[in-house]
Amino acid sequence: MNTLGYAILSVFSRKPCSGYQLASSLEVLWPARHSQIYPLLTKMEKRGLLEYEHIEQTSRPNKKIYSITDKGMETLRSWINESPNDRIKRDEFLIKVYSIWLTDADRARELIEDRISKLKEKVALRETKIEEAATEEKEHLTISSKHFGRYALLNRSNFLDKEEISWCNWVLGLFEDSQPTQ
Amino acid sequence: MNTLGYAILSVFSRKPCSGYQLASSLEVLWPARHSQIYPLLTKMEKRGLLEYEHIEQTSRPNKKIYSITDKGMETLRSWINESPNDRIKRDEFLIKVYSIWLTDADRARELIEDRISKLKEKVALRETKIEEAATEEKEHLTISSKHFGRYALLNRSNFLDKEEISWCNWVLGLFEDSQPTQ
DNA sequence: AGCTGCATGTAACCTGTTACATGATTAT
DNA sequence: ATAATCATGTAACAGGTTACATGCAGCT
Repeated sequence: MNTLGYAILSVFSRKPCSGYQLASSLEVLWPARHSQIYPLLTKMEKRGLLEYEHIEQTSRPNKKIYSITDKGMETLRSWINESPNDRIKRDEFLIKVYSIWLTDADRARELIEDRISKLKEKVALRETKIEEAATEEKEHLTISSKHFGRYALLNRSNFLDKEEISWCNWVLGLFEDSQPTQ
Repeated sequence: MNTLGYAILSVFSRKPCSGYQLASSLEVLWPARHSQIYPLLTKMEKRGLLEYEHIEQTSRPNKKIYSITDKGMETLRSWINESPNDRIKRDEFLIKVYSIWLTDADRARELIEDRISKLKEKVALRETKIEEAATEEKEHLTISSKHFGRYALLNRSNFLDKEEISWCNWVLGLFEDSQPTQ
């Protein structure tokens, strides 16, 4: 099985839901399009890692509610105990920073400032989610809580995005050093 | 053209080199295997973005030294001025953190501590590279220098990896809070 | 009237990884 | 001896994106 499969198991280990809802839970974990998710769900169900219940709806399209099986749970548990593969990062922004010497100072500043504003947006969105999590369930702070992982990861993203904002400002500072203020 | 193509152009805009050397320069920018690089170099050469010189060697295999053409340079310049696409991050570690509630406290601590040691290794390696860059060319600090981008990116990676270490320690702190010391 | 959310699926395509292929030199 | 470095290429496969396909409910 591929990593997406384990990400799916880890979502269903917390609660059963539809493929559609699954997709949004996966966003922070291992982003995937529905065209990748649905065929994999079928495959995993056939392998006995998942099972589903058909829900007929009138006001909305029918759906399948998937839940994890004992076999799926075992598979997930043993995977967690293996050491994780290296992370994959691909960011066009880095290539543009690398090539920043080819542009003028204005474009350089714009590139960094746009990055800062995008990061600030993301941080603000997560900040509200973190607050919600902190008020809704107060026992999220213990490792054995289902909610601990999501809480930790939301914080991680904000730690890192805030730090990238710091780096952006550090770069802007270097610009000013190279280009004495007119 | 795809993003790898622009990453390639951005390396060749700094200096001509072989496909083999290119691969190592790409690692920090947009990692790719040689099996992806060589066919793309051929394609880009045919499109007039690159040109190469055949170098015959006796002690080593023959090689092609690629350099960027004027057309390649123009293509790169206009691409830099477009706003970058969203970053892609995929990290198995995150899925394991998300599922940490399924394991015992020892495994949880191990997962985080292993992450810390891997990050520390990476940071240490980059630290020497940053020092080298800082001593070798002192004018790297200006935006218009070819070396500015690499210097900025090396620092960025260390800013972020150090911050992730901080987050790891923050998580370890939460573990102690949930599990009163035996 | 048109957009967003819910809901699932397939097909074509592009991107990226692993494996196959070869071979000399230099360092451990 | 054996591994690493230099050096280039192809083939098969797995992973991921974009586009095609359908359709109702509720909001603006």
